[in-house]
Amino acid sequence: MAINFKVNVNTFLKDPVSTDLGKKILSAGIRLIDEHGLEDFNFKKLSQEIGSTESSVYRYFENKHYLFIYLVNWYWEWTSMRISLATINIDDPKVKIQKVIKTVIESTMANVDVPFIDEEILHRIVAREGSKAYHHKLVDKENQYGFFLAYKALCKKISNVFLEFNPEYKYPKSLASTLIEVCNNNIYFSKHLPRLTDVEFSKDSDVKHEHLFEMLESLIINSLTKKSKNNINHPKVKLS
Amino acid sequence: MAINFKVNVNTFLKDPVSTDLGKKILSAGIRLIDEHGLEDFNFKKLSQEIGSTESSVYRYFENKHYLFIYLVNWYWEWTSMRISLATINIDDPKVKIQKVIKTVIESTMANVDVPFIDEEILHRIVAREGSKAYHHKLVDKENQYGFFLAYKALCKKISNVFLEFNPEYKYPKSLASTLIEVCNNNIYFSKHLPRLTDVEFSKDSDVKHEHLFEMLESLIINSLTKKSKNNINHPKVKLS
DNA sequence: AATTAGTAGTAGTAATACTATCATAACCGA
DNA sequence: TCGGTTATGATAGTATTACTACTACTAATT
Repeated sequence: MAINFKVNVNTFLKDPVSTDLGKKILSAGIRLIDEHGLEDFNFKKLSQEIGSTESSVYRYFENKHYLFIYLVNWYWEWTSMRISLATINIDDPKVKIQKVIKTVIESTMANVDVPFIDEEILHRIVAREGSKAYHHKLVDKENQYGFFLAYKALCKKISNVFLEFNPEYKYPKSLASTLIEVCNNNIYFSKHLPRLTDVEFSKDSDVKHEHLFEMLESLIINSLTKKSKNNINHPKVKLS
Repeated sequence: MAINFKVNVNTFLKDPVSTDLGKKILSAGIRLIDEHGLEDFNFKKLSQEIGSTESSVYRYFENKHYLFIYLVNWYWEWTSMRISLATINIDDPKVKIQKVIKTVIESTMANVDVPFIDEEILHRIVAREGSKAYHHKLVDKENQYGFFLAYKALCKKISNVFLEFNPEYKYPKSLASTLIEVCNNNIYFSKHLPRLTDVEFSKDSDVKHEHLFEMLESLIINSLTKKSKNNINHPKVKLS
């Protein structure tokens, strides 16, 4: 199955999916950002890698930040689609939540092939530096361009699943963004800053994310579950 | 009361607290990073702002990333100290957790004056782009230099408070880093990407963080609270 | 008064992040 | 087959950034 997202048109000058060079820019861009990190990646390296020129690359993306936004948007759209596929025909809200968590953790989609996007590498990039897409000074301007619509839609979709489990819950969107961010952080921490997490990084892909799933599931389900009488009777404290 | 942290000596070439110029670098650095954002901030702007030269600034910090690391470390140390002060002499573990949450949300410390650090601006910078301190390709090298020891110590301190509430809880460190990151994210989202959160940004400082506190409290306390029988009997599902 | 250690300032370089212009090859309908 | 458009490539140039090397000064020490 071939899929084609409509990534926000404001992110590119010329649709990279429409040409061979454009697809090369995407696939080599992913590889090089993974290899060098976003700060050390530039269009010179990219154009050399694909045997082209800087000016040709600039015809597709205004600068590397826009290319990065494009890729992160692609990831958000792709994750959103995978959640839809994973939760379709499932009725039990708890199972639905488990499927969502599993989808956010993993980076595979059965029967789908996008030859110019390596989803596993892209997921690693997003876990490492995806938050740079919006953690900067120009966020308000880029928000007006719609650069974060895909992220918002993804959060909306997840928060709706949460509300199916508990329609009374007051913070579904915060919990949705929390799920995504905490998931990515713990994947990253487990590999690079293990003292900031309890979930272990394992190369054995069968048990790789077992702890992470358990941790996220308890975080989400417990938050959504109404407190029992035992818990709400803790003493109330005046703060400050 | 004057305080003086020992920020990791590997972050600077010459201790900025030891001279007037160094203190100017810190205070103007905070102001300019807030104003321009980290990407658009540089040592030329900084040196002009304080009426000095680039080369003088370079004598204190190897580059702007190291200055940034210094400032974020300062924030972590400062938050750690505030947590200690806020939880001292408090026995009820739940109240302790509430104090921790409140401390992480806010950026004030009574009776303490560090004239060259504007803590409110620094907190805003950390909420906006603090995670850039470790979300990059050189994280492993910088981790060896001890750049993130203060963050790890902060997480350790918070996770110990969590364990007082529930010594059985399996993911205290993950929950601690989650608290910090989710707090900062929601402060930032409420102002810039409100669709990613349910907590509202308010200029009225009395109610400013009421929702955020409530959200974080429910997230933490519910995670730490052992599930009642009702909840653990949900059907178990085989995932993929 | 001479020596020296430490710090500020000047100048310069290499790399980055673009922009502009022109050439050329493919492709496309008339 | 012609003329026009599109896609890419080649070359050059600029402004800014991120430094580095060197010089000049100051202040304490002998």
